[in-house]
Amino acid sequence: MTTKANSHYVEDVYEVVRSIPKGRISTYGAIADFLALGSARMVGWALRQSSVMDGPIPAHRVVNRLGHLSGRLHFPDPKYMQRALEKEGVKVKNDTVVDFDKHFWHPAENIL
DNA sequence: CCTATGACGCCGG
DNA sequence: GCCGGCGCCATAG
Repeated sequence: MTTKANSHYVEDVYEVVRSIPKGRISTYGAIADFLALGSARMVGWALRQSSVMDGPIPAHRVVNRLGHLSGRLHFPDPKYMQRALEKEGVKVKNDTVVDFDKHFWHPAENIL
């Protein structure tokens, strides 16, 4: 493994993202804060790598703090993310999640 | 080795 | 309330 580095946290990110219940969404900041990464950028970076993976990573459930589909362009299709969310009951308008606060899910809830 | 950039977010003016 | 800058860690050039 040439890429040992600290890519370990990526594993945790995937775990958290996979823990997001269907119909719910989370944010980069919440995940970063929960994992104490210190930077929401790391979450985005990790998820970008996940796009390459064929694993069941529901990355479409992760949006920025504004509820905006900032990563929609990284999916196979620009509308893939919106479609996936609407398919799960999450309304999306103008590349933005409707009732963002309502569907928001915090990793800590998994413990609760 | 150093600089620039990124699926972000907070703080200050 | 809007605009600009800084931090944060990793990768690419």
